[in-house]
Order: sequence, then C-alpha cells, then structure tokens
Amino acid sequence: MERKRSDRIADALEGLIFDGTFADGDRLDEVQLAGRFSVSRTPIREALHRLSQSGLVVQIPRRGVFVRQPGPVELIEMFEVMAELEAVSARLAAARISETALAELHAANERCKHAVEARDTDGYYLENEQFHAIIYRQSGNSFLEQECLRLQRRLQPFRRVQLRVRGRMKQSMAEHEDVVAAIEAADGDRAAAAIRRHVSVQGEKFHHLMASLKPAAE
Amino acid sequence: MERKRSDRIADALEGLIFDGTFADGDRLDEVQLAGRFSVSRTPIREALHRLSQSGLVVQIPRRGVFVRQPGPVELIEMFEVMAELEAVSARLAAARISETALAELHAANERCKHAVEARDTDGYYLENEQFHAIIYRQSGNSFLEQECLRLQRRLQPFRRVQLRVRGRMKQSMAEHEDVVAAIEAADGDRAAAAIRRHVSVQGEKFHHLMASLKPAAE
DNA sequence: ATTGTCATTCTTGTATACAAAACATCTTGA
DNA sequence: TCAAGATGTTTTGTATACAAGAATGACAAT
Repeated sequence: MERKRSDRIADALEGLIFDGTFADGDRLDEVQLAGRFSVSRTPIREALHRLSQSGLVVQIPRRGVFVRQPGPVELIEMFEVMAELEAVSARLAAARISETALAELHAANERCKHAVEARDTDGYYLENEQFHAIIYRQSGNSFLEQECLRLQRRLQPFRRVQLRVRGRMKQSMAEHEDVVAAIEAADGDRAAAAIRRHVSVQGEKFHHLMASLKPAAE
Repeated sequence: MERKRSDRIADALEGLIFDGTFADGDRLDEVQLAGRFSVSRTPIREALHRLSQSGLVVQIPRRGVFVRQPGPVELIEMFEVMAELEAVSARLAAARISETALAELHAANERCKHAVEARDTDGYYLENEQFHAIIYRQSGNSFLEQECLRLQRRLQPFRRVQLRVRGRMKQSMAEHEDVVAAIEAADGDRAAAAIRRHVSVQGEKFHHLMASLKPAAE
C-alpha cells in the first residue's frame, strides 16, 4: 500500500520543523516548498493542511501558514495532559496486560537499560518510546493508544532534549522500574502514579525544559 | 476574519454525516459533492482531507474516502477516554476555579435545570455542553480544554441520542449537582469521580448506547 | 515630516486540465 | 462455460491557469 506524495511531504516538513530548519514563526511559502520538493503547489498545500490539523503549523486565511512551536506555557500544558493519558494507560494496562506483553515490557525495559549503560541517548530514546507504546497498547483501548501516540509524537523533540540532561537517563530508568513493578503487581493506582511522576514536568525537569527553550526564544 | 469555503464545506459535510444523510461505509464522491455545493473538486478535497484528519472519514489512497462511524467497541473506548479527560479537567478545576467562574457554573447548571423542567432535550443538550465547557476552561489548561472540546464534538451525536432515553435527563442533572458540589468544596478527587460517573458508559447507559447503534448496523 | 490613499505586486484560494491508477466490461481461447 | 487478458471507463492525484484578497511602496495632501 503505497502512500501518496503529499503524505511523504508532510512527514518531511515535520522533520524539517523538528530539527529546526524552520523555526517558530517562519512562514512556509508554498511556491518555495514546491520548488524544494519538485512538485506543484497542490501536494504542498495538502501537506500543510495536514500539519495544520496536527497543530504543528497555524494557517491564517489569505495570509499563509506559519510554524507554531508551543511556548513554555503550552508545553507544560501538553506534558500535563500527556502525563494523565499515560497514567490512564498504565492503570488500565496493570489490569489488562497479558503475560506475553508483560514479557515484552520487560524486554523493552532491558533494552533501555543497555542503552543507558552504553550512554546511547538516541538509542535510549527509541527504546523508551517502545516501552511506552507497549503500555499504551496494553491499555486495551485502541483509541487511547492512538491519542497517546499522537501526543508522544508531538512532544518527541522536547523529550529528546530532556534526555540530554546529565543523569536524566539513569533517573528515567529508575522510574521505569517502578512502573514495571507496579504493572506486574497489577496495582493500577501505583502504576498510574509512577508513570505520572515519570512523565510530568516538575522540579528540576521544569527548570531544564525552560532552559532548553531559551535559544528558540532569542 | 472570514473563513474559507472549504472550511464551511467541511462543517456542512460533518453535519450531513451526523444527521445520517451519509451513512457508515458510504463513499463520498468528489465530483458529486462538487456539484451539490456548486464548487470545483479542490475545496471538496480539502474539506474531505480535514474530515479524514478528525477521523470522521477514512481515506483509502486511489480508492476514495468513506464515511467511518465508530463501531460499538470504538465508541466505548472513546467514552472511556472522554471520561478520563473530563475527570482530569474536573480535578484541576476544583483546585483552580475562580469565584466568578463558579458562579457561571451554577448559572449554567440552573439553565440545564430549566431545560429539564421544560422537557427541552435540545436545549438541555446545549446547556449541558456549556456546563462541561466551563469545567474544561477552568482546568486552567488550554491544551486540555481544546482536547476535551474536540472529543466532545466528536461524541456529540451519540450523547444527544443518550439524552432521549427516558429519565436520562433527570439523572444527568442529579449527577451535575454532585459535580458542582465537589468543585465548590474544592474536592478534586470527588469532582473527578463524580464526572467520571457522569460521562462513562456503564450499566444501563451501555445497553441504551448499543441499542441506539442498531439501526446504523443494518 | 507624517499620514492617508491608491496602485502594483505577491500570495493564497479556486477552477480546470491532464496523468495515472483502479474498476468494469468485453473478447478470446481452451 | 469459464478464465484470463485486453481495453475502455471512471475516479483519484497532480499540475497549471485564473481570480481575489492582502502587503508593500509611492505619491499627494495637510
């Protein structure tokens, strides 16, 4: 099943925004992008439309589309919602997870551990993503799973930056252990609390997140 | 700020799907719709693209777009997530709500009560929507507010049907009272529990929801 | 000098034309 | 008769052409 060109362009644009090629507030010129991707304006417009739906970009009628990176306040808000969604996932997963999935969760956590030991930030990031995805899935609620994945994807670049903070990976791992233990014990409330602590931005994490935003604000 | 034509068309199509003009599984023909709205295919395609992003319609490459109403399982899942999001809103609102907003909440609840007394189902539906919207807003988290509104909108037609069940409006009102009392007492946990009970689909409500889906399944 | 107005130009929004892929139908061979 | 392939038709995806609204800049009037 081949995807269409505008979808691939949307993904590419997403990447260009995440990696900073297009900064907050930049206008995305249709003809310019059409040139860059060697297509006409039509697929570009469709791609921009998709990005606008996902909130990565804001479209002002008759004015154009502009990159819209969330500010500090919105970021905190998004992490707050993410923490709650993950907490729900974890609570449900604790009750509903299958034995084989529990084994997978352990395996994913082991892979995280190895990445930490290898000081492989990117590797850890990917394995961590997998770890969380397993929990979403084991909530047994596919709609919830989708919503979690959507937000996870949106917060991806910011989480990634967080991991670069000294000692954060090890702390993150310790939190994982709590989560796994709670789920294994089928203790929904504890699992929810553990993952909420893991995800939510508080104390030092808040400070670091703000610091990481500084360059973008200049 | 004038919206563009394709947005109005998307809204119109949304309505046509909600009111059953287009049933689940129907293919939405681009040229046919273009004729119906007296525009070219371009704005139709943009509108369909938007609907596809919001999940109301599924787009199969090179095959067309098809109406995709959620089935029983997905509906239950969506209500489960909605209940949790509202619970979070209520918990936060209980801690953060302002005095004036609390007064507004009371006022909205009064209007609900009047609608119940007048047996005005549609009126109740609208006021109820307002009531919940106030809670979302008073969570103090605009991102959460937006997410709640999005889901509320998506579940709108199904909630509406629920209200037509005999006695449901009165029960709904009673649940509102619990929620208001808990928020007024700044008891976040109680508010969350109350609104979770109010929104979640369980027991009789589950039965009625399934019954309301029967006609669509034929 | 500043401000308001007008015109030019640029960019988005829409229509139409074209290309390509999927579907249906018809033919042909065993 | 049935199957497989070719062909024609329909429909989506993309390109281009056109229309309309907004930004920019010049010029005039106070």
